Amino acid sequence: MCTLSTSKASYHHGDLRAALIAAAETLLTRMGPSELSLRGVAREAGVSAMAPYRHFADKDALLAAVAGDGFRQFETRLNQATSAAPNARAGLIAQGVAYVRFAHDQPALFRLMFGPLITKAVALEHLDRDSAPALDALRGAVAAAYPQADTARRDDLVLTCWSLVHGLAGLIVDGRLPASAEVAEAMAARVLRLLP
Amino acid sequence: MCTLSTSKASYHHGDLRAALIAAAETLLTRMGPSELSLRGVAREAGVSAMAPYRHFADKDALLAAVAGDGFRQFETRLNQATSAAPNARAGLIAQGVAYVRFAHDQPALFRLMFGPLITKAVALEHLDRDSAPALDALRGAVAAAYPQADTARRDDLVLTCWSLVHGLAGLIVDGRLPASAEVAEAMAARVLRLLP
DNA sequence: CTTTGATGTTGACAGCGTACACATCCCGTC
DNA sequence: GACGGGATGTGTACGCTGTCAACATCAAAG
Repeated sequence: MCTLSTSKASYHHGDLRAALIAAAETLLTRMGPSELSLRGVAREAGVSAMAPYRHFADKDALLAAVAGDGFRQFETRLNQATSAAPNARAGLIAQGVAYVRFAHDQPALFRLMFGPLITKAVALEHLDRDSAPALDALRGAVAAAYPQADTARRDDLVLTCWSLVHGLAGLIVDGRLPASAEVAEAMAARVLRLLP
Repeated sequence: MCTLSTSKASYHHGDLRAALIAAAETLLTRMGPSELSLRGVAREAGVSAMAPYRHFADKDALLAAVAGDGFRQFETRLNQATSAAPNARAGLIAQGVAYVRFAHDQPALFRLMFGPLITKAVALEHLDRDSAPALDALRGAVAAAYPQADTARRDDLVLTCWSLVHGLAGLIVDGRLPASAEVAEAMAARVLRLLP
């Protein structure tokens, strides 16, 4: 046996690290991130409770890895949205809609990525690094939609767009605004069209 | 002894219910809401771990009571902000700034109020009821600032304003935007002035 | 073939939320 | 004024959690 398609292909299990991340993502689709336990993830992956500690310093490190994976998916979705749009302005709106849609589709993952569940400093540093590309995509979309704006105004617009979609996403994810996928997207589009 | 100034003034302790809420609020200023334990609150209040269960169905019920208290403070601050403003438009901006400032000043309480820490259905219903006045204040400020808008547009504006300030508050609270109190207020004002 | 280091397991501990049984004590009734 | 009951607080226990320490296993390097 052994040697899965993944590169790590380790000794006893064959890339347990990736298996743990996958198990955590599976569980996250079924429950809130605060109910997610390290022991539960290990159980899901079919190993003992202590096995994860050979690959992650602690629970926060595992969560940070899962969140990092989430940010990579997130960035992909944001970029897909902009590249499919006919012009920069539509691209910005599409990206905002995609932002909200991602949160709606994977609420637990979104909360893990942006919420306070990861607390230890080292894990947070990793998170910052992993989230940077996705946030750059957002900045890029704003810059493309407002090419004539100077730096200060552009910063204001980035902050506004980000706050707007992040706030809407948060309100939906936390159940403060009940919303199906379609309603969520419609709300995002309506709100984004009010931008200057 | 006995009979504190509060009305409940109960048998053994003298309004343990209020004391527990106060203890929880104290602890919330010192730590994140996810580290807040029911046993810790009981310890802070000087009673046994099971004592809270005479006043709250479970941990969620206590948290909901604390969050309800938070929403009452929140509403007060929002209304203070609007009433001190010279006109409706300035009132809306001042209220948005107050929204963000509240989150900045009491991040753990804010997360408890809007975050996913309370999960049980009954507790969430109480939360919805307690949060309604504060959200009405927000709706009122938007309506006052845009008196000529029809219902649909007003709904869009409410959604936009709420998402905007809530998103900025969330980003600051979750450390995604580092911000002192002054910077947080300035960001809120800058962002709100971009509204139509 | 042996040694070694990476990987996984077992057992233990403290802390958590909470169910159950018991102790205490205020208050209305006689 | 004595008393019984119901509200209030305590002690104990269970299963869950994250994590430490010691041990077992096994692929590969010498």
